[in-house]
Amino acid sequence: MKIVHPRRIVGSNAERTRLHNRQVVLGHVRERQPIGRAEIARISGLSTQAVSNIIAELEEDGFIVEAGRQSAGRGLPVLQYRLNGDGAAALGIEVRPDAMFGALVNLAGETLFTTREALPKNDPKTVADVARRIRTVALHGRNAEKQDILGAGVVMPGPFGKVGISGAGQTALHGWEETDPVALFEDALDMAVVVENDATAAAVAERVRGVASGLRTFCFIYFGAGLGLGVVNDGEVQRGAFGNAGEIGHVIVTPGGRQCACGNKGCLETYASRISVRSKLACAGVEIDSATDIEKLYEAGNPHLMEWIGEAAGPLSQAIGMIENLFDPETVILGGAMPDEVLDHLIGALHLPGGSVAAREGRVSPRVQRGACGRLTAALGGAALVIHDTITPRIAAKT
Amino acid sequence: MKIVHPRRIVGSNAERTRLHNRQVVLGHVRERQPIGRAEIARISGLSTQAVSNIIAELEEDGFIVEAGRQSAGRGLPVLQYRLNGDGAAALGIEVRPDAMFGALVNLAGETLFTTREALPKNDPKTVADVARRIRTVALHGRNAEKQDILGAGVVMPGPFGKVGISGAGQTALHGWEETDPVALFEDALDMAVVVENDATAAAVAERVRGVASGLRTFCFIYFGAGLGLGVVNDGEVQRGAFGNAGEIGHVIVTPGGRQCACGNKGCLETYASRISVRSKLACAGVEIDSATDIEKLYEAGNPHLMEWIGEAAGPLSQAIGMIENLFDPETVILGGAMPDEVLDHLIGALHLPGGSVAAREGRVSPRVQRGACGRLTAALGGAALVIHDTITPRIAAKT
DNA sequence: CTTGAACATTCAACTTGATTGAGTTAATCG
DNA sequence: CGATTAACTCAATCAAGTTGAATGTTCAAG
Repeated sequence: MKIVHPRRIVGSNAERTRLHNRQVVLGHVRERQPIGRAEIARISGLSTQAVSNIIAELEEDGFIVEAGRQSAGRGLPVLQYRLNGDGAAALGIEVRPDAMFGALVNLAGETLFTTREALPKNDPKTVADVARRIRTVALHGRNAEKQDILGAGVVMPGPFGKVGISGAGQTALHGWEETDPVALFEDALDMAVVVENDATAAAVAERVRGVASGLRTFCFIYFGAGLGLGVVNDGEVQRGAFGNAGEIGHVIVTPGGRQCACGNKGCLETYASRISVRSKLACAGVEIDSATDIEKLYEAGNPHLMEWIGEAAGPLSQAIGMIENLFDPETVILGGAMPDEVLDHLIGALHLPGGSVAAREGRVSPRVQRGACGRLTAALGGAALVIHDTITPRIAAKT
Repeated sequence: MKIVHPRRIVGSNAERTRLHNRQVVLGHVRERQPIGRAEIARISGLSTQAVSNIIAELEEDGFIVEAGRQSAGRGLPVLQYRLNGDGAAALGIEVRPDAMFGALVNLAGETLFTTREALPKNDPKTVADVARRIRTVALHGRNAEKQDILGAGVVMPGPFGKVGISGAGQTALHGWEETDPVALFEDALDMAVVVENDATAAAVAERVRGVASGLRTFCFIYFGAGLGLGVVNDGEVQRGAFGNAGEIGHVIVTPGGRQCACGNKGCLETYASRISVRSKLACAGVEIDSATDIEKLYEAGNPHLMEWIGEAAGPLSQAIGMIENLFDPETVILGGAMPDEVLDHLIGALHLPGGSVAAREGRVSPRVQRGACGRLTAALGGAALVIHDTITPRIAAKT
């Protein structure tokens, strides 16, 4: 499977400028809605007239709607606008080795529909077929004329390409070595497609709708099959040179520690991940299959699970300290396929290092918090990626 | 000391578009020189005419010069252009607790001049005075009319702001809590100023002139007073939310390991940094003061220094594995205030983890390499930052 | 109650800069 | 040597942002 994000540096022209400005205006509406033309003009540096033209265009396209007049002191009361949730939607698809999830999310970040389809095999053809089915089901009953589906965000487990840790086995998809997933899904779904790993998608989901709403720089630790890190830096998703950034699960936290499937010892994943819970409980004779199983065990106060939390907290604290020192984020979010209660307990059990650039005076966001998007984050995140892309301006780069 | 990089998302217009396109063209000239209009048009997506106009403008401003005709197959031979090294220059200033360094670098990345000034005190006023002196000396004899100084890049030791590890003492500057360094230096130097930490500046220096020349995503481990990490992601410098990203020295590599001045135990800095060499040698009764001292000891085959290398290699390997997994860079560069021979030896002693996304097939850059800019990297890097800024297009963001 | 300052919005003329299409020039190929 | 190919220029066109005057609305002072 090869995913390439080669950004060619391209020039701009009037048309691209307009596209950029459209996204700027839309972004400001999203962030400070309801809001009027004049204020957008002030914060965007555009003239009122330009904003006015763009507003008219956005309204015509159904992306925004009027939100009444608001008199603030003297002068003509502001004619405000807000996002039109129903104006457009994006499809999110998550591919796991044994199942696929679909989600439809509207411009406002509201979830309109979710679904789950079992995956008998996970070769490209089967996955494409199921993706097509998800598309059909998710868009059923929508007016096809309206053309209001912005695209699809497909979430697949990394790492991409042939790398040192791909042999892990259970998390990987087979038969994808030579497939370009973007082309595959664009063909199957007949719409624009972005492909991203689960952690990144989850991070973006939190930005579009969850606890990272107003933040431009933050990190998301994602409990998937392994453990991933999604990084948003200055509003920009961070992928690395080959699309494999954020493989935090295989960062070594205790040299010479527990043996990991990747061949190294002391990987974070052997302490804090679903793999590690599973093996911890397996030792105690308890088999688990899903996050729901974990939830039940937690509610029952299972001592082995509690012990796992205790053992995971140390390495995780250390990893969070590392993240803070390396990325200097506004906050670190924990989420993914792990029950909220367990995440909360885990966060409570952390003892974050004092010696960190994050131990600063006057923080506004907490150093660590739980994500708000729940367990379906990844599929929602796929859709959120698309929403995010239509709202975040980018001129300099082109695929 | 407060450094803020709050990027307001702003709109674009014809003028800003032109600025962007200018930088795009200049960037392509730099990267593929000598090069003709038509090819720039192809790779930039601009029309030949637009490129032509911009080329004319750049030539008039002295940024580029003709580089002869090159006949390639049929058709009119290409009229090529290349960067005019002498067309413009940037001032780089590095502030260390006890001294300041100055460097003048031209557009082509060539070093025109370097200087060192002792720093009796390091309060803002003294530093500003010395900066002014450096400016005078560095620009002495230049035609002031020409206005070809693009600005200054000032490199200061991080972390910025009041954070958990600022108390380290010896590396910090005093009396800067309430100072805005950008304003201070802009006032003192009477030109545009960017402020950055040493590791980031060094990374950019390698991109403008050294081993990271063609790379868009890489990391630079910088041996300064402590240990810093400079990250360039997709051509963009990474600062974090508060300008303190890259504090790799205080990442914990061995929980419960050596006591660090920051209060934590097992920080990377206690194994691999000048602080750690110094304390290693101090235990053996050898006092060192500069990188030159280390160089002499290395040439003499000092056993304690060799032992230090052996002890540093492990934690450093682990940290590099971590960097690879988190940032997925094209390469990791080692450099800073450490003799080349020692860095080479250290790199040779590394045993990089196999389980890393960087252990990929078909690599082009080595996983780890030594920087090419030598020990003055930081001051050069300051200037490089300015050069980099004039060449790298950015519309979406504004300070 | 009137007047004017403050502010949002619109209209129409203007400006900037990119694109387009028709030449012009200079190589190579047959 | 003529046909072809490619780089480059010129002049007209076009898209989109800016500017400044005009038009509403509201609040506050006289």
